[in-house]
Amino acid sequence: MRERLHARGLRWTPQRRALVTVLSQTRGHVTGAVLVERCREQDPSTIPSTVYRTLEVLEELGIVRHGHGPDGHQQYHVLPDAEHGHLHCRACGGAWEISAEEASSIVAALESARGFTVDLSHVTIVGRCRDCRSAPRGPGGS
Amino acid sequence: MRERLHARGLRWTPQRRALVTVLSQTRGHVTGAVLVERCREQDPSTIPSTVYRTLEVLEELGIVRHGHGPDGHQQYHVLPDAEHGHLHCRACGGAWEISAEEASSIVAALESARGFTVDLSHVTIVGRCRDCRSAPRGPGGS
DNA sequence: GATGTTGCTGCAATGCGTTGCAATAACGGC
DNA sequence: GCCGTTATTGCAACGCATTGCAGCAACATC
Repeated sequence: MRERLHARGLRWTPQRRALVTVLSQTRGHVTGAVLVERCREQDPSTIPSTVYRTLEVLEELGIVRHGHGPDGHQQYHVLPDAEHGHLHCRACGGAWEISAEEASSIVAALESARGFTVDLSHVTIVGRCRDCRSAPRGPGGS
Repeated sequence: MRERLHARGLRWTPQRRALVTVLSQTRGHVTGAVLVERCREQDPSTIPSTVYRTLEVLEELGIVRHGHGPDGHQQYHVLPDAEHGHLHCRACGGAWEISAEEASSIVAALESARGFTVDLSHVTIVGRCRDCRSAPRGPGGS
């Protein structure tokens, strides 16, 4: 980790170490706010902007990926999970992952028709799941 | 418009009239902040929360739809445009629409495999367009 | 036109995330 | 171990969006 930073002329600081530690203990998806809070548990003097800036750096290194939840808030996940998209039910709040194969249909379509390369990790699709589809009317979406 | 509200027991107020007017002069996509600003041009005393709450109401009536841009900020568009998804290039900032046909592949896939109904209007896909794909490295995305 | 009901508005506070800037401290080199 | 360079940090302010609540005003009724 430290080497990866140095290789790019970047620095290994206590604040970055803290965030990397937090991330290593994290599974699945986390919002930016939660990461800030967890860092603060380790070091109460943690500053939000530092965390967000570090996340940016880590994303450039390919350590984390981010997208946006149904409410538009940041959602991070740590690699090397397989790359995947996100599916959210507006009604029950349920969340699922969309595998690369499952998404291959559009990804390939956009690729060949437009030459557009999709960042699957950043994709969030919102709608209604099987169980909520027939339900009267769920809580409004964000 | 007024009738649609009354039919649901809702009220037709000056503030709502202002927003509807602004929306009627709007084409394509607008962020929430821009709508607030345009309302303020009409009536400087406009309050943001009122605008956002009205947008919520209008969305329930099916007058507008919202999604989130690559940065997670609100993006509204007025119906009755055909329903469509959104495509953004992380590097050049370019934006395109994804037609229902173009998206039919996943929409249908998620529908049949999971019984999940996609809200296409809310979908935003981020990546790199043909022109930027080969480019060195664009401005980072949020 | 006056009155009651209750949906809306204004406002203030809060939350998430970003940005500019000066001070700080990693790092490489001696 | 000291020094200079410059990537990072801390901080404060800002922007977008949401929420709770008390007072206001649209609307239906009489």
